Amino acid sequence: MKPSGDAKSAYIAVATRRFAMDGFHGTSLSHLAKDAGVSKQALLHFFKTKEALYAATLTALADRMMQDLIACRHADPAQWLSDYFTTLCQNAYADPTDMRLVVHALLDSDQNARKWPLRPYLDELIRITSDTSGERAAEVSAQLAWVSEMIGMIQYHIISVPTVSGMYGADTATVLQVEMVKRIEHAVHEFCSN
Amino acid sequence: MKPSGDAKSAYIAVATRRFAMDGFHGTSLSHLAKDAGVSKQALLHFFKTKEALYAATLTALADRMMQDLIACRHADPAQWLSDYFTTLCQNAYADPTDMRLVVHALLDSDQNARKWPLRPYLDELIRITSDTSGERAAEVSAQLAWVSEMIGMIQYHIISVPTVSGMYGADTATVLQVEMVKRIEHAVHEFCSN
DNA sequence: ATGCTAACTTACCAATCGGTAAGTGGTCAA
DNA sequence: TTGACCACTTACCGATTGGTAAGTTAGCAT
Repeated sequence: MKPSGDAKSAYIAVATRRFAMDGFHGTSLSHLAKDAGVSKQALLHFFKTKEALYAATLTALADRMMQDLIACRHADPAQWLSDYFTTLCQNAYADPTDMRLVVHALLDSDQNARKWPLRPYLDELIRITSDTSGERAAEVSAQLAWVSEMIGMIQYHIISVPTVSGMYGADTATVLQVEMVKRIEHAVHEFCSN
Repeated sequence: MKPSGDAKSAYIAVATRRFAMDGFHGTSLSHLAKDAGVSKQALLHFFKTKEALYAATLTALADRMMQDLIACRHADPAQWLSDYFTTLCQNAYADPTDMRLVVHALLDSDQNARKWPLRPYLDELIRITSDTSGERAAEVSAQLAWVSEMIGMIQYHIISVPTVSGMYGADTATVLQVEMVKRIEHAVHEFCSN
């Protein structure tokens, strides 16, 4: 028999893709079950409700993002941030799933209320960011503003790719992508050098 | 009898609010009908399908955004852009509905395919933007990148307000809001002054 | 061998979904 | 007065939704 955690995380992986594509309301348990190749009660065996599965999906997402952030650890916080946002940007283009899921979660924030699984990730990003500022203790909101601006730039651009591609063609979308990567790296560099 | 267009646009207004809040899949015709105080067949009388109503909602949104852009018209394109983004930002905070609807539309872009009602609005923004660059004919994608970055900043920040407020409290969210307005105005000013 | 549990399955459920069919009541031109 | 039309209603439809109940099957400790 398969080890217990295996199937469960496989279901979360399937759910992640679907929820990221179609959102919570656009995804049904039957579709998820069909994707996973099991009956929908297999899902309900591990996750009592659709909401619980969604919550587990978001928790897994938060873990993944935190892990990716830690993986870029560097003694110099500026270098750390630079590395992280660069790789985040690349990963996001290679697979937009996670970024889409975050944006969907933001739009649904009234529903999945009071969990905020991404908060530790944000806190860590803010901590690293304040380390770049030297000893002056800037307000948290200033760091938060910059962090929010950076991940917002990446996430928003990722979710707009299909639309831009549809409006102006795939060629323009590709050129835009290159342009955005430059802008993101420029923003990181500019922030870290003052 | 009520003038024909009146009820129709009232329904669009109701649909705009709902679709902006809960997205296409999260909104049902029954809910819309209850909000509007009529039976759901009243909606289907004007809009043959739910998708048609959604499309009408997006078209109305596009008209509104274009109108707001034109309302800020100014001989100096830099001033025009500055005025526009400032008022857009203020309006978005006062009522996040339209910004949320745009983001939902971006995430749904596979569904409402091949319509792109916001394209004229984007084209106009790009045109104004290239006017600020003087005679040098920069590539469209460079202007598009900047425009996308600006409206992305505003829209992303708007949809993240509930989450930030839930994570860090309403006070922090308010401070962040002030910070973001400053950043947006700074970005406009910096762009226009080179 | 036996009993326990984990990981499923089939069968079923009320509620709700988007949408159709067939009117109803009021307005207005002829 | 009539008849067409418009805005809208009640009644209904099959399909799908999230979820429950009751097995079934396999592995594993005793």
